[in-house]
Amino acid sequence: MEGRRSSSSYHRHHRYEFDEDEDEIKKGPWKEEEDQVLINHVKKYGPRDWSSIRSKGLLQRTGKSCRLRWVNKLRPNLKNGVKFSGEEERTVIELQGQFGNKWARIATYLPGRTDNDVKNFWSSRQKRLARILRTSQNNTTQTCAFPLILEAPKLSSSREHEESLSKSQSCSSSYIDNSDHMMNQQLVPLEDLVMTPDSIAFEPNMLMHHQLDIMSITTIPNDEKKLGIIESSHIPTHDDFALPLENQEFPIMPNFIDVFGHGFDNVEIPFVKRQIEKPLTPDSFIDDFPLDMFKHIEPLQSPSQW
DNA sequence: AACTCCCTCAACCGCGACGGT
DNA sequence: GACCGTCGCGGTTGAGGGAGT
Repeated sequence: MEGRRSSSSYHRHHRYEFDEDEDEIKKGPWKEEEDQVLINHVKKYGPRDWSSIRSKGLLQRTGKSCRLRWVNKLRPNLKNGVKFSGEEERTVIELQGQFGNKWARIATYLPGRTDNDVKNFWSSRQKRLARILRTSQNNTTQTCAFPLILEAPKLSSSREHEESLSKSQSCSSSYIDNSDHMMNQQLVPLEDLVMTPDSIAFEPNMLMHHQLDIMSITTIPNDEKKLGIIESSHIPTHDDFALPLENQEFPIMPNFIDVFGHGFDNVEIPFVKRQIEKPLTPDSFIDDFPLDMFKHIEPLQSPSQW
């Protein structure tokens, strides 16, 4: 049966070689010989019957482990060791907004990427953002003025979408759930937001998805604008958002970029005063996003359309 | 050089879905 | 319908390594 060791004991065994006990299940890093056995099995029988690999005595690995090894490392045409391109990052962010944490589904849109790849990519982003938020909290004495939504925005009214959304919202914020720093955030409907006269921070996904039904808002005193929050005499109204994005006077996206300390140097940013005294962190959330990543989010083809 | 912090990646676990008996 | 085995998915963990101090 699988799971004979607890997860904590796994790591004690992680670096061990083969166990002496014949019945013992081998865990930990795969060796080249094991990979070869697995590859031969797939050549012969296809990527299935994983459990038979062990029952035939070919490997002391569980079927589960074999499948995972094949799917994540041995499958042909995988982009192992290749960083996510800007296009891939765009795709993940867009699809996470659409599907929630459906990594396997998202991975089907990314040739050569596995669900594990996508999952790791996303969670490292989340962790980084959480760290940035903490850092910013420590650097200010007042309530953090920051876009605080970490979840994907609502996008459609389909049932599946709603379900995946609710799951993703509960999951994707897991890295910060325990943080005291999040206490002052609140979600407000756009209707409330646009009437709020104080400084406003927006969340990037809203622009990406043209979704403005939920926003994150925080207010800060005028003398605490260290984070590049918009200082504008122009409070956005419904009319601002009714315009096509390229015609919107209110500079949502540049504001977001500025909040994270990395404005678009080649973009004119009206209304935004760059008052960042020091960057929040050199590797802030979006600094390796390509400059044009939010300019044109195109509808994605589903794999069935390829 | 030593230490700490953070990121990436590989691999595990638990759980639910599914199919066969 | 109940049970069981298998598979697939999502969440989590920790080793290893790079960067910063």
